[in-house]
Amino acid sequence: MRDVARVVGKSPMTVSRALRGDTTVSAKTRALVRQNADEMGYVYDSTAHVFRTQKSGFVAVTVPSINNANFAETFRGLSDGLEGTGMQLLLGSTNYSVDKELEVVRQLLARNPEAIVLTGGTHLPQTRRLLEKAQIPVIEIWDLASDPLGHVVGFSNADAMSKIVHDLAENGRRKLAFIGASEGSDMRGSARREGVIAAAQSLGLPEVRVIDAGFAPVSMRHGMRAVQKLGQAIKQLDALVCVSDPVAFGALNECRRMGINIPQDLAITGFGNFEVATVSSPSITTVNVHANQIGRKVANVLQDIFAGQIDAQWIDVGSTLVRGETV
Amino acid sequence: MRDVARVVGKSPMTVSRALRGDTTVSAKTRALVRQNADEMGYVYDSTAHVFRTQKSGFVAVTVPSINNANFAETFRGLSDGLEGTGMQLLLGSTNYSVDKELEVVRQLLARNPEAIVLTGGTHLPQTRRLLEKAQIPVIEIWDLASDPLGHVVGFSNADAMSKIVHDLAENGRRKLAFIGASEGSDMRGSARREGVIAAAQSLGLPEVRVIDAGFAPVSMRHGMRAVQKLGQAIKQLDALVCVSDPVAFGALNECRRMGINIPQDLAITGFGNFEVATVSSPSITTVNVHANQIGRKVANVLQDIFAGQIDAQWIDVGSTLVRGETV
DNA sequence: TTGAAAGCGATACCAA
DNA sequence: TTGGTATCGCTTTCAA
Repeated sequence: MRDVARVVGKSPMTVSRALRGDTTVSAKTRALVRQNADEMGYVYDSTAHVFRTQKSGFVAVTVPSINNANFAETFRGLSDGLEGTGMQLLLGSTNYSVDKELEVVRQLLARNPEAIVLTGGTHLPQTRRLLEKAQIPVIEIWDLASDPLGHVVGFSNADAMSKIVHDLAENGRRKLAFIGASEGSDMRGSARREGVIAAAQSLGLPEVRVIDAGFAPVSMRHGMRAVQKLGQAIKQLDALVCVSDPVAFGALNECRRMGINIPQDLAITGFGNFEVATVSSPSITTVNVHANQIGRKVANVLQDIFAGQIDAQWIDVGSTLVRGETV
Repeated sequence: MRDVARVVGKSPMTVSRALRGDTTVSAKTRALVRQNADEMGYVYDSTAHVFRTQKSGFVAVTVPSINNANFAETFRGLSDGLEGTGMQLLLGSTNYSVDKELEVVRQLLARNPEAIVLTGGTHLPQTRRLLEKAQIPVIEIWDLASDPLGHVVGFSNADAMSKIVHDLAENGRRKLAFIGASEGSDMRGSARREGVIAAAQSLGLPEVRVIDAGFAPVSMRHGMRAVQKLGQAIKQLDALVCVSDPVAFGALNECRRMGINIPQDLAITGFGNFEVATVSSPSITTVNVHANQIGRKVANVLQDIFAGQIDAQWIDVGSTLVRGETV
């Protein structure tokens, strides 16, 4: 700033103000400063800013995996929604593990974020303690946390699954199997499984068969293998309810290889409204959980928080059934 | 620190050293300082540390889009490879735009990263200037930059495409069309297009027809639409060479809807060895560009750099043809 | 509309 | 083994 000030013939203070767009600096001076700063390749040192103002400008975010189109979409919505606020996102990946989450949260908190966004509502007690001690706003997203640490933006997995099961039942499917990740390796997946079981029960359907597709993250290959594992037993089923669209797609293709006609012989459903569900032929019946919108809403909540709004928000973005050709 | 120093009757300097475990401070003093700091509820200010030492512990990373399995995989490899080094990744998304890249790079540099990793080797002159001025190691990845700013870890798009075209030619395919993003909207895509054209030329194949699938990022839907756009003209082609697997998958499904037999009537190839290429039925011929390994190698290069190794590294991770059922 | 001074909390460097 | 001093780059505050 001193260098820029020297070149434009003003004080560093004026440069500081000009760069922040302070209107008490004349428009002419502001333009001059901006231009010279650019030309000189001046880079604003936000560390010094953080140091001086005691505000880090960071929002910490944890996701189970960035290699998942849904979480990536939420992150993008959040990122877009925060554009222009000067907030920067600090991303940490938990690999679907609460232990890894603890480690990641600790790392993120060390950077003094002004808020933290956690994907998922299940945490170790130690993690909860850390978060409480940090004294910063916490937003839990995706799942509607039962015992929230602060704000919540998400949807009900059980609700979403209930929509799927009802659609299946209306189409005369009774004998369902659920394909998801191993018990305990993915809390969201478990919520979906329970949702399916509950919905089937309330509709008076036979007991849902649960098929373990392996540890999270589960994807296309896992859907494929789950069907292979089922083998001929698949003939006794009316529908495969899958924990996600990639899993459903893998299952679908394996069924096709086995000569099973979809949906005549068997219905298949997914979750998450991934691109593959639409493009696949037949297209896959799924649920849109509005991943991008979750991110956007979180950005709004954060803006409210930074604007001084303090009472905890609880936002259900809902879910929408997307009918495809697999039911 | 001053307060702690006063209480233990030492200087702030000694407290600083004691807290860092500096052995030049007597063990007795260290213990005393630690205990008093704890009791007084002293919290170390890492921002001040970063400010003073000018070491942020950050490595900045730009990607065109995080919603892309390949880049996400590279990011994961990098993240895993850096675990335990205390380095934290700062992610910025450029949306495939060099203008957005400039903005993102500026934002990232403002956090004083100790190194910066850029996906892609094409930048605005202003961005290059900014990077040079920053005086930190630069690693350009994915593309083998022709005029590198520092280190390079990637593969040759032209090489990879040449493998595809040779495979097609060996299977008697002569009339090729390339489906990719609009000119100028994706540098990697352009390199692939040029690679296809060059390879076809060197093999004496007829001129490659170029089909514009729209602005980057292009995905499944774009492949679908590109085929729709082609309409009956597709009957005069031997092969669709797609810029990525998702595009190829979209094209494949649209062909199926049109009653075109793959690969009997038409070959289709992808790029990137996405999961969908393997799971799709028929599986798609593609190229593995070792996305995760790129991330791993970058982590190694960074570790070398932080260990004092300074000469620029240039690493070609190569690419591997993956034969599927679509050729 | 602009500027001067002080200081955020830590540490590098030099001296004792 | 310990301490004094001078910053790092920015912004708050007060003054002109």
